[in-house]
Parts: sequence; structure tokens; C-alpha cells
Amino acid sequence: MLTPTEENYLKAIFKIAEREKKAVSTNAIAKQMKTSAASVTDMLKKLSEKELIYYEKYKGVSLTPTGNKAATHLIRKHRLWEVFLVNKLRFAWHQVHEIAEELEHIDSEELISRLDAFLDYPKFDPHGDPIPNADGRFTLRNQINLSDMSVTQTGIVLGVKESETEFLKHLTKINIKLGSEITILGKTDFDQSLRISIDTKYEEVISQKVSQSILMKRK
Amino acid sequence: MLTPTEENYLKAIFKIAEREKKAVSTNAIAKQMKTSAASVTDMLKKLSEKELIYYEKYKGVSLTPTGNKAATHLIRKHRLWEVFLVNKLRFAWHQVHEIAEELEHIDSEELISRLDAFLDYPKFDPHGDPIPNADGRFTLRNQINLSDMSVTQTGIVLGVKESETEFLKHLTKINIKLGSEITILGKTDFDQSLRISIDTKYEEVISQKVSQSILMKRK
DNA sequence: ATTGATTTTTAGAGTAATCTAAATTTCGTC
DNA sequence: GACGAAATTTAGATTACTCTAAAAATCAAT
Ligand SMILES: [Mn+2]
Ligand SMILES: [Mn+2]
Ligand SMILES: [Mn+2]
Ligand SMILES: [Mn+2]
Repeated sequence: MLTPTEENYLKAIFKIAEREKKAVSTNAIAKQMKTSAASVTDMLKKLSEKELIYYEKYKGVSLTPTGNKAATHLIRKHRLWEVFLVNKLRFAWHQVHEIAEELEHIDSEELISRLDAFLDYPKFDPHGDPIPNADGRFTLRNQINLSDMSVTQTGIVLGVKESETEFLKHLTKINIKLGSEITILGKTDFDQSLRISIDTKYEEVISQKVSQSILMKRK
Repeated sequence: MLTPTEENYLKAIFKIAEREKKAVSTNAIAKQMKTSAASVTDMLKKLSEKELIYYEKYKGVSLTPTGNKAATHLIRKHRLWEVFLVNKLRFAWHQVHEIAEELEHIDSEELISRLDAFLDYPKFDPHGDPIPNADGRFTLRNQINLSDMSVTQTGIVLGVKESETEFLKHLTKINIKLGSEITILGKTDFDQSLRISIDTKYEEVISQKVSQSILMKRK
């Protein structure tokens, strides 16, 4: 039905649309897919032909209901595989994205529903991202950037906004993981860097670049 | 390094070479791959170029050591995934081949070594086929076709030579599975069909076509 | 509103895999 | 050893995806 490449494009469009509310531009897709704008235009024509996206030349694109469903399902598969890799195969959270990028394209409904059951119907992946259920519904949570919390406040790490290997390895090195309790001990006005305590055991200074990519639940 | 298609061709060549001792013919590969002889010739040139097969026009092919290693590794991945699907996700043995056909191409050494450990280093897959270890070595067993056993003899089912869905479903229906104890109660000279008892509980008549595809250990 | 920069599309071409039909080589039998 | 059948290769196309370079459209700033 859909090729892996077509699926990847739909996912890219979904993710861009998720953060920017307007029509998704060719260049934005090219950047996300690490490909040329010309290749993107080719694919947009194809996806439009298949009625997976709304596309008007020079105006950007958005997903049709069918396209949205396909993208959501791909994300579901990706995140379920990530849970499998971390919870069952004991991979570290920075090792799983690339592998899931391949596994997500395996085409079997039965496989995914059994995997979901095997993992006990997880609602979030190892990076704290919500896993859509079989109907495509995401579990919503109130979450706030660590960078938006104030001094003396405490919270629990719910997720990360970035899945870059080096970023995740950095967090691991300073003992930050999902569920960690972080208290803001101080803030430097100049660069917005934070001095924090982690699980009341460790004390670290983190840059704004880091604190903006950590999602928290206020405690 | 290798595309999924190239890997599939190498596996096909390996499997044909395994049963017929001579050079593997273009037509045999075409049949195994369900593709045209012309496509096979194209691919043989490519694989030869990459030094994965020895190829002489009109003379058939065989695997080089590199090609053999690649094929063996693919078979290892395929069979490990089948064990996962049956033992962990509770698929029936007739449901897993197609899915493993996709999973086998996922490219991650780390994934396979962790999967192997997670499954407890299985030596045989759900159809009784040996799983090569990381060095490519297969575990060998003395096994005999059920069709070659004589009346009154008893044995244990070690595996099947065929993974056709309909064949496996048929075996399941008559209560034959890996580990079943089968005793030959009688043989019809005319068509070599067998009357057998299964686990001392069931009695069935099976055709030669079936008995030739069941591998046994004499008891 | 013109102009210059940016974005997007088109043109033209390349690689990987596939096909059918035609040409060529090999095999098997007399 | 000749000859017809079978197997194999070559020729020529097609589809999916990609690229660079050039053309066209849009945006943004004066
Ligand atoms: Mn992908
Ligand atoms: Mn994730
Ligand atoms: Mn395969
Ligand atoms: Mn098998």
C-alpha cells in the first residue's frame, strides 16, 4: 500500500505540523528528511495523487484524514518498538531511535497488536512521548519545560523534546532519566543556566539548551 | 552494505545449494525468488561484481565465503525472529514466516545479539530448523524423514521440511507439533500412506506427501 | 511598486530492481 | 555430430526514488 519512503514523508509532515500550526513548507520537509527540496516536490505530487495530503503548488501541504491516520499509525509502531528495545532488550534510551526507524515499517497489524499486549499497553515511549492507541488517540498530559520552572520549584522528568544520541547520553551522564526528581536551586540571569539537584543526590549545572528540552510535571 | 533484495538472493542461493550439491542454476533461483530468469541474471552480475558469488555465464553460481557468511547471518536473524514471534508474542508456527521475512533485514548487530540473549540462545526455530550462532555454525542433529521409518517404530517430531502455511495448519489440526511422539501403526503399500498414533492420544492417517516433510528422531 | 533574496518547481539525468520478448548457448537424444 | 528443446543472457522498457542546475513564483524591505 505505502512504501517506507512515503510513510517517512507523512511522518515528517505530521511532526512539523505538530509544532508549527500553519501549512507545512517544502523546505521544512526537506530539512526534516535530510533530502533536497526537488525530491520533496516530487514526493508531494505523489502523496497528493494518493490523497494523503492536501497540496497546492507553492502553498505548502497538510495531511488529509487518511494521511493523518497513516502517520499516526507509523508513530505508534515506532514508539512501541522503542519500548520493546528498552524494556525487554535492555537498550539504553539513546540507542533505540535508529533501530525503531527501521522496525516501524514492518507491515503486520497482528504483530503490532501482539507487541502492544506483550509490552502491557504502554502509554509513553522511553523518551516520554505518548504512544497513540490502535484508534490513533494520544494520551495527553500537562507538562512544562524545565526551563520555564522557577527557583526552589521541584518536579518530575516526564520526557525529552530531543532524541539526539549525544543529548540523551549527556542526560544519562548527569543522572537525569524519566522519573527523576529535579529541584531548581538557582538560575543565572545572564545565560539562563540552571543549578539543579537530581533525586536529592546529585547537583549539576545545565544550560538553557538542555533545560528547554526537558519536559516536567510540577510537584 | 547489502540491499534487502541482494540478501534475499544470497539466501535463496544458499538454500538451493543446501539441497542440491551442484552449482545453482539461474532457473532454480528464479523459481525460489518467484521472479523472472532475466531478473536473476541481472542480479547475478551484480553479486558477482561484489564478489559474493562465483559466477560463470551459463554455468550457474555458488557462494563465496563472504556470500556464504552473509546468507548464514540472514538465516540466523530470520530464525531468531521466528522464535521471538512464537515464544514471546504467542504466534502460531504457521503465522511467522512472512513477518520474519521482513524482520530479517533490520540492520543492527547489537539488536540481534540482545535478541539472542533475550530468547536464551535458542538452537532451533519453531519449525525445527537450526539457528546458526554468531560465528555462523549450525547445530547438527541426526534426523530421519517420518516416511523412512517402519511400522511399529516410535519417534519424536524434530521439525518440518516445509513451512507452507496450509501444511503447518494441517499438522496442527491433527495434533502434530514439535516434540510430539509418533508411532507408526501401519503402512499402505499402494500409496505409502501411514496410520500413526500421536502422543498415544490420537490416531490419524497421513499421506506420503505429509510424512516426507516431517523430520523425526528415532526413539 | 520595484527589486533582490528566498522558496519552490521543473528539467534532465542516474541507480536499483523489475518485466517481456528476442537472441544465444547448452543439453539431451538419436 | 546434428538438431530441437530447454536454459540462459541480452535488449529495451518501466517504476520508484534520488540528485543538481535552471527557471519560476513568492516574500520582504525599502
Ligand atoms: Mn522510517
Ligand atoms: Mn521516542
Ligand atoms: Mn527477506
Ligand atoms: Mn523457520
